[in-house]
Amino acid sequence: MPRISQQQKDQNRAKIVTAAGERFRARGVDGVGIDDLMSAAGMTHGGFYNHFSSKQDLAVEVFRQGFIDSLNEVDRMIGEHPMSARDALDTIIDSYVTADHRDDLEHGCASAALVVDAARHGSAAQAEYGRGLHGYLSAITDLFVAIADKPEQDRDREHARESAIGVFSEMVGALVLARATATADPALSNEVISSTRRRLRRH
Amino acid sequence: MPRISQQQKDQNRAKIVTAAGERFRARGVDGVGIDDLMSAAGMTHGGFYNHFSSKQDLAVEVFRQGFIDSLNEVDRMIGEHPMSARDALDTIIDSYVTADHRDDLEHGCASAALVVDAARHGSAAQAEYGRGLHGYLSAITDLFVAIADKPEQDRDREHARESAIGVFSEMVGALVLARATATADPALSNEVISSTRRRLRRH
DNA sequence: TGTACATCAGTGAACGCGCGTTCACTGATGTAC
DNA sequence: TGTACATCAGTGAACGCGCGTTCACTGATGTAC
Repeated sequence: MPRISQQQKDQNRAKIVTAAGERFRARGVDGVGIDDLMSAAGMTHGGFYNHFSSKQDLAVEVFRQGFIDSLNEVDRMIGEHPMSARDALDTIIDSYVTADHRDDLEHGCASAALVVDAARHGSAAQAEYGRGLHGYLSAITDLFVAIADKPEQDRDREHARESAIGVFSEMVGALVLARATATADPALSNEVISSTRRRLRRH
Repeated sequence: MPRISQQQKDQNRAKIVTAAGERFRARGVDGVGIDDLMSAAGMTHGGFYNHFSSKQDLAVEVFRQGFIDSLNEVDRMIGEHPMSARDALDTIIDSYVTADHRDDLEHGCASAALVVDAARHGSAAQAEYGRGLHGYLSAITDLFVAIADKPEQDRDREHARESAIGVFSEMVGALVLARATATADPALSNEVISSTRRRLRRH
């Protein structure tokens, strides 16, 4: 059947990245074969190299896209329903630290799902991960700044940054711990989720 | 040369588990071959199956041993230098949330280094991980109970448990995030470490 | 606008390598007498 | 205590499978005239 139109090709590439994003999150970059990815995207494996020079190359693209998507979604969520910074932060916490997010590896936070893969797939992937994390922390810091009373003080900016790092670390940590125990000890896993959400909501 | 004495055999098995513990932490269970492990333990790969029925079987052993070792080390540390619960908790935080711990994957916390591998290597490994996490959280909860003023109240016990989960999640989260960015963005990585230690020490 | 040709995205077979696992073999250890 | 034999831990070659990558081929698209 091929050749295909340029637009078709772009769509196919996007389908590969999407499929890879979901599967890499769930089973790790090394846990998914090119064959899996390509058939999930509706093609056979040979065409992969028309889009990417290597699997690592795809991984880098997945890392970049994953963080962009997450940040956009948060912006959209907050943009649709204008709310105070305090409410925005609570909304993030309430949607992040949940059993649903724990169980939906494929569509979850890239920072949590790919945290180990970042270190193991080359410096380009790590650079994307760093950029993504930086974006998350900046966004959360802005919320803490807006929540603070005297947002113009350097001291408060520093403090907001520290709060952002703390809250995000706790969210990510709780999520990965809950995931690691989800099937073997669901009670413990649920406790980690509910306890952490309660605690983070308190400040 | 073989056959070897029973004691020799036990030592060899222990060497394999130790080597596997270090390498699995650094590169993941799937990132290390039997050949690597066995030569690290001073043998050739063929003998592996005299000790374990499969690689997964070894992984389960590594998970169990990893948590036991960590808990023993904390007990030893606290036992050697008797101190208040408050000081014990601070000591744990100060040794856990450091650049040294971040950079020493091989000998670091099993819960953090193996958090993703747990979910991907069978239910027996997950069960060990769950047991290990449970042990950690119990130990930290006990410290918070001892720190609280009225330790016998159920309310305080609950609160201590919540604090333990929160603090441990934050420690693990900060460590994995710092590791993921260590080479690509060392400034960010260091900030995550130092900011988190400061924040956790404040309560 | 129509025709002739070059391009190139997708196909599916094939390659090569790594890795988990198996196996025949060796020779020191452990055991039976 | 000594001798004869069975055991079995480690060796290294081999197997088989999966997976990343390559390649000759196809035929629809894009382009030149």
